[in-house]
This record gives sequence, C-alpha cells and structure tokens, in this order.
Amino acid sequence: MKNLTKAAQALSDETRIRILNLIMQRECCVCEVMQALNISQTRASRNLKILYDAGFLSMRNDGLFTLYSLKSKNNKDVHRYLFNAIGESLKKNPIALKDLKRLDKAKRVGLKSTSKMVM
Amino acid sequence: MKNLTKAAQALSDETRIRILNLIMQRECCVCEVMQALNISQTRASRNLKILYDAGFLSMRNDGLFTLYSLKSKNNKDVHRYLFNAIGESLKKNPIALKDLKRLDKAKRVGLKSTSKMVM
DNA sequence: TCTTTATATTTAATAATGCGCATATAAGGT
DNA sequence: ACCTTATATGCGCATTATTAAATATAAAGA
Repeated sequence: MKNLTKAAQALSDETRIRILNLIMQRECCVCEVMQALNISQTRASRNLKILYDAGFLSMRNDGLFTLYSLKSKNNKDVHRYLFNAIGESLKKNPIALKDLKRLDKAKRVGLKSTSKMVM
Repeated sequence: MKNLTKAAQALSDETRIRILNLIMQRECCVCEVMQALNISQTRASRNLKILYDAGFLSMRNDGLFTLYSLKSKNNKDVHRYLFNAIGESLKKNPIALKDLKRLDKAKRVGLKSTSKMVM
C-alpha cells in the first residue's frame, strides 16, 4: 500500500507530471528538463529525484550529466497502471505539447552555460 | 492534467486507499467506514469527501445516512486506470483484508449509538 | 592543480495537509 | 416543537511539501 501512496504522491504535482511527459518521450538530463519546462535547476533536480524515489525513473551518469529515463522494465505492478493514467491525462494536453516542443530545442548544457547564451 | 494531479493527491493517503477498498466491496455509509477502519467520524467524513471531490465516489442520501459508492460508470478516463492500480496494490494486503472483515461486522449506526453499545 | 561546469543538497521561508475538538446542519421519531 | 442521531464543517495545531538562494560535490579539461 505504501508503494501506491508514495507513487500517487509523486503524481500529485503538475511539475512532476510534466517531467514524466518529457521522459516518456526520451531520456533527459536535468538541464534539458529545466529548459523544456522553464523552471529552476533546483526545482528540476529535486522533482526528478522525487520521481526516482517513487519508482518511476532510472538514472545513469554520463560525465557531468545525470540522465533520467523511464523505469518501465521492472514495472510489472502498480506503476504500469499509473503510466496508463498519465498517458491518458496527457493526450492532447496543450501544456504537455508545448513542453515537448521546447524539449526539441533544448541544448544539453546546464545553468552556467545557458545564462551566457544568446537565445 | 489537473484531473490527474487531484486524483493522485487523493490516492496519496493510506486512509483513503483503505476507504476505497471498502467501497470497492460495496456501498458504505460514513459510520460503517468509521467502524471498519476504526477511525474517528471526522476523519471518515473528511476523507470520503476528498475521494468524492477527486471523482472516485458517488454519493446519495438515505434518511440520516449518506451512502458512498464507486463512481465507475462515467470513468472512461483517468480514474479507470487508477482503479486498476489500487486493485493491484490491495491484492492480498493484510490491512485491507482485516478492514473488509470488520466491515462485515459493522452496523449501520453512527457515533452516538455505537458509543452506547456493548461490544 | 586550478578552473569551469552540471547536478545535488542545505537552509529558510511559505504553503499545504491531516487530524481532533467542538459545533452546525439536517432528517426522523416522539 | 423538541429531542436524538448521522454527517459535515470551522478552527487550531502539528507535520510535511515546495521553492529559491546559496553552497557543496564531482567530473572534465587546460
């Protein structure tokens, strides 16, 4: 039961649903999430960790980057059903679509670099 | 998206999952929920309302009693998937089973009456 | 080794949540 | 009308969540 309540808690925040939307598209690093959702580095990192702790995401390191992806393999249980609900909820959602467009344009560079970039 | 986050929020509390477990069995009034989960009247009433507001339950009045049941009919969407997750999570859960046993013994009388009863 | 950079974490402030107590509301019975 | 009873709600308190700002950590390159 704790499994479910923890997972549900993770899904109770719009930022985190939007993050899952991105990662359902493809693996992302923290800085891409920042750019796609236009949120702070802290906020991106913290909410990715919450989704990871709740069992939705996998994590791997590539040099300076931390890459998050869907943990769909070991989801025989509760999470699989929850993913269905998320998919259903995001269908044709305008915010979700906009986020994906911004993800396309996102560059794999972090806060320090983006603040120097001419955008 | 608000639909999903609100529903997920409702599922993020163990009391509410346990209440849904009861009502997945059969329609219940507030006092039966109190007895089955051994919680206060306030707590039962409040959490039933939260589940109702989140779109999980229907409500009807029968004299002094308010009866809550599953709102499964109009769930073409998100809630149907969430119900699957709940069912998965409750399978063989010892707390959920105990709650159902107490529900069998529960009487359709409220706080005032039960406090006078010899149990 | 020193600097730069991506990410994580600590801190502090604000907001949200869950609960019990007391009380309100509303339906029935007398 | 009055009383009893089932349910709902306002209020206060304790706990937990969320966030930005500042700082820490750790990888990569010069």
